[in-house]
Amino acid sequence: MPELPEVETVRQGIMPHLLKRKVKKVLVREHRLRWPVERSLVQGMRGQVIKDITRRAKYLIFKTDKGHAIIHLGMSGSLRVLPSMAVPQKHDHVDFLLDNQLCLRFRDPRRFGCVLWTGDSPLNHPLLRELGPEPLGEAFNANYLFSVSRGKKVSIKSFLMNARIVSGIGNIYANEALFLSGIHPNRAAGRISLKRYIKLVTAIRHVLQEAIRQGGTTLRDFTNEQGEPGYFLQELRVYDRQDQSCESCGGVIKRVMIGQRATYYCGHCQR
DNA sequence: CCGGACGCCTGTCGGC
DNA sequence: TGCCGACAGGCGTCCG
Repeated sequence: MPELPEVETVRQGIMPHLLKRKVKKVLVREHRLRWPVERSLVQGMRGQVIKDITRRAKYLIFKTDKGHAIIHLGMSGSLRVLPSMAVPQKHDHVDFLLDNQLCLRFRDPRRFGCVLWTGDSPLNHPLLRELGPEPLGEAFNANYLFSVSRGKKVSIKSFLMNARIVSGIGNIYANEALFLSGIHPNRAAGRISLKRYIKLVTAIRHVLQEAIRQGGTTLRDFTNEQGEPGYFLQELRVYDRQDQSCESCGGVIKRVMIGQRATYYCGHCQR
C-alpha cells in the first residue's frame, strides 16, 4: 500500500502524539508478520521514551535511549493513534500503549509489514543497510541515475522501483513520474540520456512532494493516523486509469504488466 | 552479476 | 447466490 509519501504522511501525523511520550507497554496479538515480532521489541521498548521518529525509504524508525523500533507497513499496514481503551479490531496486531492514555496501533491484514527492534544503529540493520539514496535527498540526482544505469537492460520502471537504486518509490509514483517526464516505462534504463534523467528526477521530486502535501494517495484503504484518507488520488494522471483518456493528448491510457506489476502509460506522450 | 519470477497473506471485485 | 480467478501502495529470495 504505502509508498514514501504515505509513510511520510503517517510519520508527520503520529509525531506530535508520540514525541517525548513513554511507552508503558507493547502488546503483541499476532507476531507472525513478514518477520516475526521478537520478544526483544516488547522488552526493549517497555519504559522507553520516544525521542524521535524518522523515515528511511518506507521504514519508520522510533528512536529511544536503548535502541530503535523499525516499522514497515508492507502492502496493507496502517498506524493509528487511538485512546488506549479502543477495542481492537481484526488484524490489529501490535499496540504501543503510551503514558498519555493514547495507543499507537499497528494493523495489517496481509501481514507483509513488520515491527522490528534493534539495539544497533538502525541504518546498519540488514534491511536498511543496502538501500539506495532518498529520492528527496541531495545524493539523488540525474548524474547518479545516469551513471548507475549504464549497461542496464532492465526497464526504467523496474529500475525506479528497485530500492537499492533509489528508495521509497513504489508502483503509483513510478508510473506517475514516468508519465510526467514523457518516458516509456519499458525503455531500458541504460538507454536513457542524461537530459531525460534530468527531467525524470525533477518529475520524481515533484510528484513525491506534491503527494506528501496532499496527505498521500488513498486508492482503497490508506489512511493517516486519524483514519482519514489522502487526496492525491485526484492528481493521478495514469495510475489506475486504463482505457481513460490522457489529459495531455487525449489518447487512451494503456495497462500492461512490467515485472508482475500493473503499469499505466500513454503510448503517445511516453516514448 | 543481472533480470525475472515466485511467494508471503487477506480481502475485494467481476464474471459466470 | 455462490464459486473462482485475478488482482492489490512491497520486497526478500531463488533460479537460470
